[in-house]
This record gives sequence, C-alpha cells and structure tokens, in this order.
Amino acid sequence: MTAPPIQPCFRALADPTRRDIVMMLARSDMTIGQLTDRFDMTRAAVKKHLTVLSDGGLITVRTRGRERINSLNPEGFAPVINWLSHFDQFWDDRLASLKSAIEGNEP
Amino acid sequence: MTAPPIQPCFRALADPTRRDIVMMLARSDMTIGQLTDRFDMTRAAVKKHLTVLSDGGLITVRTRGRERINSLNPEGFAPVINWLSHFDQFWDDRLASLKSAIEGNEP
DNA sequence: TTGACGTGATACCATTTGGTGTCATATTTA
DNA sequence: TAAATATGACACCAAATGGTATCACGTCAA
Repeated sequence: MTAPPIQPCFRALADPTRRDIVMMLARSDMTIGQLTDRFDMTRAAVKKHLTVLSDGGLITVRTRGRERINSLNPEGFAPVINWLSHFDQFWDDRLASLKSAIEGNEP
Repeated sequence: MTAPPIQPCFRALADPTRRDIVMMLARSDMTIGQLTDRFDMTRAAVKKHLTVLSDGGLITVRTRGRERINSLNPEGFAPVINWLSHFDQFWDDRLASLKSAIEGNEP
C-alpha cells in the first residue's frame, strides 16, 4: 500500500527510445531480440532500456523457455498520471476526466 | 500549428527539482530569487532548471524591472498528455487495476 | 552430446547532466 | 553618483547516461 516511487517512472519515460519501446509493447509482447531488430542499436543497449523501464514499473517480464517476454504494465503509469492530476485546475480536458473515471468520481 | 516537440517536455519533467518548481509555480508566479530561497542549491543551478523548463515549454517568463517573473504554462503539458492518451484504450481495459494502483492498494 | 540460440552481466567509453564559483550587466535606491 | 539588488552567462567538475564489445550461462534441437 506504499505508493510507487515517482522518479523511476518519470525517468523511464524521459528517453525517446524507451517511449518507442513502450509503444511497441502496447501493441504486443516482445522479446529483447524482437525489440532489438527494430532499433539501430545493440541488444545490450536495448537491455539497459528495458531495465530502466522495469525499474520504473512500466513493464513486466516473464520467462518462457530461453526467451524472456516483455509486457507493458499499464499500472506503472499511475505515478505519472497521479502527479499530472495535481494540475487539473489548469486544464479541463481529457486528463481530468480520465482521473475522475479512475477515482470513480462524478465528472 | 506545428505540434510542439515532445522530448524537451518529457526531459523537463524527468528531474525531481524541476517537478518541484512546477508545483511551486502552480501556486504562484515566482522570481528566480524566490525559488532559490526554497532550495538548497545556488541560483545558477535553479537558473539551469528554469532554462530546461522553458525549453520544454512548461513555463513562461516576463520581465518586470530588474525582476524576471516565472509562470507556469499549462499548455506546455499538452505533448505529454497527448502521448499518454495513446494508452487510453489500454487503460480502459484495465481501469480497475489502474484505480488500485493509484490508490496504492495491492492488485 | 554438441552446437546454435536467446539472454544476462560486465568493463569500458564519450557525452550529457546537475551542480558550483565567478564575473558581467541592468535596475533600484540611498 | 554610488551602492545594493536581481539576474544572466561562463568555465569548470563529478556523476549519471546511453552506447559498444565481450564473455558467461541456460535452453533447444540435431
């Protein structure tokens, strides 16, 4: 029931390659090898990004044989969404309504 | 009508000090001197953070005499909000677990 | 069993980042 | 005018970051 730390989550999203990975994993689960095929960098570099994403709680990993399947973890966005909601007073668009929906409040 | 770049915005929010500054400016406009009084760092360091925030479009600055008044620019959040909205559908599917995550409960 | 495959881990490197100290400049104020 | 105030702009430094190359280890298939 301790709130997840916010810094690893923001840090994970601060890199464009990591945001691309998140977008890819939103479409389908992928192994490191599959992800590496889509980037112009080594597997070791992709692995580092995956570690940062995992530290940020944005992805989960499960083992299947010799493969490691990476999946998006939507709950991991909560710290960012929650922090942004502090600024609801400044905008009355979709974020506010999303936050309301999440909290089960009336719009 | 060109969409603002997303990377400077995410980068600006990736630092805890800068997020604190954003929170402070959400309450009231402040000069660099006033902000520096609230941090345990030099004015030069705060100035660097303000430059990053400005590059990210999250704050605006206006001059009043010898002072420079820093203000929050709510529209600057748009790139981040828009990027996160790509996952709306993903969240809708798992709204219950996201709700739990935000409330700090176990899934 | 013997490779080939998929991955993790580590050492190493260049660049970026967050911080300080210092000096220069513009604006108030005594 | 002279001094105090408020700020901007550098040069510099240690640490973090994003990348590579390389080696080690478990798993699958011939």
